[in-house]
Amino acid sequence: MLTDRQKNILSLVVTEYIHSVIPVSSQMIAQSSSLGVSPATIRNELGVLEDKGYITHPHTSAGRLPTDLGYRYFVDHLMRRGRVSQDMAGQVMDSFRVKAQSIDDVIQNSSKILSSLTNQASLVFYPKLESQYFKSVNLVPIDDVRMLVVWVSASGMVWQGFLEIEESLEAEELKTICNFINQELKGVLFSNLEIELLSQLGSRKDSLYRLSDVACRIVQESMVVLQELKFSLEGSANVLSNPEFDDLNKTRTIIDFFEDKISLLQLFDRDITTEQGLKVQIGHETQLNSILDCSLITSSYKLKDQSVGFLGVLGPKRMDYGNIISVVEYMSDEMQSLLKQTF
Amino acid sequence: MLTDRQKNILSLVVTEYIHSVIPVSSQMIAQSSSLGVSPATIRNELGVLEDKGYITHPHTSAGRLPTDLGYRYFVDHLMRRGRVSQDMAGQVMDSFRVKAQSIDDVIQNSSKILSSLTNQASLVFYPKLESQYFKSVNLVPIDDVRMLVVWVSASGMVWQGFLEIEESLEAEELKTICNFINQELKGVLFSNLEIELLSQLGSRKDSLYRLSDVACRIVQESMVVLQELKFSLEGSANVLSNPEFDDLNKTRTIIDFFEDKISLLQLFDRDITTEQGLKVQIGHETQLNSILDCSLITSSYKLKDQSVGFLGVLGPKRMDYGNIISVVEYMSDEMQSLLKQTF
DNA sequence: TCTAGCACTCTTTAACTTTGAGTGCTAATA
DNA sequence: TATTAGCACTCAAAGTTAAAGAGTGCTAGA
Repeated sequence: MLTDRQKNILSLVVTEYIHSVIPVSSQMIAQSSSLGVSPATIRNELGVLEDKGYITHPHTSAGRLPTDLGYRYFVDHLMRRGRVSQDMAGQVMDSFRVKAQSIDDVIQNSSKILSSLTNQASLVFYPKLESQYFKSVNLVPIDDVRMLVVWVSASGMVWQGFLEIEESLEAEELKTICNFINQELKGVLFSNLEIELLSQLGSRKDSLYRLSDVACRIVQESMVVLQELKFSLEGSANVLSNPEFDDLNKTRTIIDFFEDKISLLQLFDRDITTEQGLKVQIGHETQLNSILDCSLITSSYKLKDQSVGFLGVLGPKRMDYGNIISVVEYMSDEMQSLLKQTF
Repeated sequence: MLTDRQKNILSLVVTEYIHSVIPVSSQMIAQSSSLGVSPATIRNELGVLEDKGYITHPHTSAGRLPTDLGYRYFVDHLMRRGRVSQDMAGQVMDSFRVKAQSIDDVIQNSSKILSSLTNQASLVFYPKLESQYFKSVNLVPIDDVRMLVVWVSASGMVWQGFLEIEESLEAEELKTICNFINQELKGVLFSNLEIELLSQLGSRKDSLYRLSDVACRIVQESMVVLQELKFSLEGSANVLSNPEFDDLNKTRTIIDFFEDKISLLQLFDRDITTEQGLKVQIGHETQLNSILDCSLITSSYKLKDQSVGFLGVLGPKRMDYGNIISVVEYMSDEMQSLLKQTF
């Protein structure tokens, strides 16, 4: 347990360090606090905080800075939430005013605005197909060997992919398949589409006999192609302008990280996708060594009361948690209502 | 005019500097050349080359390195073309073996392999719609307010975009419009599509009267959306691993450059798009201050004897021109034949 | 025309010194 | 018992100086 004074001092160490990037000295704290005690007393308290693992020293004659645990305590117990300013809200409004036709517009726009509001890198994931309900499909023949398959969900979102056409397949037959799927599978969860189709076909191996295989293949292959997680990354250069990346090696490590889609996906691949709402991961908590100096703030966004996607901000550990958390929550709300009114 | 010996020496300065990144001394040249003259003689020649602007000095007691003019002379007159190794050709084969369904697959694959073969950043532009011939269009209704418009070119490439549907429009009418465009405009250049449509409609304001406006709008708005230049950038981190970017400011400048789509487009926005075949731009020749230390090697690629797109490699001025030029040409050929056999 | 020789320039590297910010401990104080 | 003044001690950062060495440019002679 920490005393009130210790909490006060820890809070000051975190906020001062976030602000100045210089390890915070006992004198600094004595001056900028209203504790009314001398630097010597504060040094004693700092010693306690250090013993408990909340702060550390770069070297003997330097001030203190927070450890990951210190940041964590700050975020959980000490931090004050920021408020989204009129100005910020206005910027979001402006960027959303442009009429969005496709989900790409919404995602990319959100990602850009999120990175510009926070001055950090932003990641916005596309909605998951699995959690959507099937509304209709369209099989558009492109030429002799390819068709474009267009899936539409009940909430109005669209996924497309190219698929091969078997030689023997007539345009008429394609239409039959299309109609069949549209009639029989309406309202089914995309993640159940294949099973549902199989059971439907099992019960009636009549006129559709020849086509049932094709229908299955179309559903199956579509799901494989369309299920890969897509996201939009914006503002990765923002992260580099932070003083903790004044070192070339660190800069390169993080650039390589941003270029590597696989590690980016790892960020969101864990429990985060099952959780709802806001989550803060500090330093080592992301479990990725290449971004030990960074923190990640994420939130899920919903469509029709179902969590369908995620967005987040990646920046240095030394980030303004109070404000950025508010912005992430705000953006997730705004995206939700934009999706709601658009789709 | 340069004497043979001067050409020899210039060539050595360029290749040695490209190889070692250390300014080249007279002694170095005397040793690694078969000129059979002393360093002093070489110093005299170096003096001449410097007077003519081909090489320069960082400071009095340093060796020589090429100026932009020196690199230019080297590329134009001295360089020996590399040959694409068996191994490289094999890598390209392997990466193209995966069946490409859409143009995205081809472009992104090419971009990745180009950057990995050259160890530089690669840019591959999507084919230009304008230079393609119209084959068919499909209007796929998504919901009450949107449709997906799918354009197919004679060579089998596909462009798609979302468009609003006017309230009053019936699904039947949409089909009519679709059929009309498909029948009347087959074989027309996409860049002439609008004019051609207008002239067709002008001559027969009969049954289509109500729909002609809609048809025009569909063509018009589609072209606006689909004509924006798209490209794939890969391997930008490769450029940063070069020793000329050991400096944080330079690193940041180039990262900002890579994040800024507008300046990337500028690279290709000039005469390059009208020219055919290979082009090398060295240092200031790109006319972009943020990449003064870089060179750009580009080539167009064709489809049905028409130049439809571009690809290129961006790396430090100090790059292996002979080999990289070969790789760029090779890739442009391979892309052409892949496009040919796929579409 | 070439080259040996040498003075001169300038960067690079290392070693050393100085400065000052900040701590940790102790002993005195409230 | 909690606080604090005082002081020795530590360590990074910045500045200073010296030495080394790589190369050049020029001159005079072959």
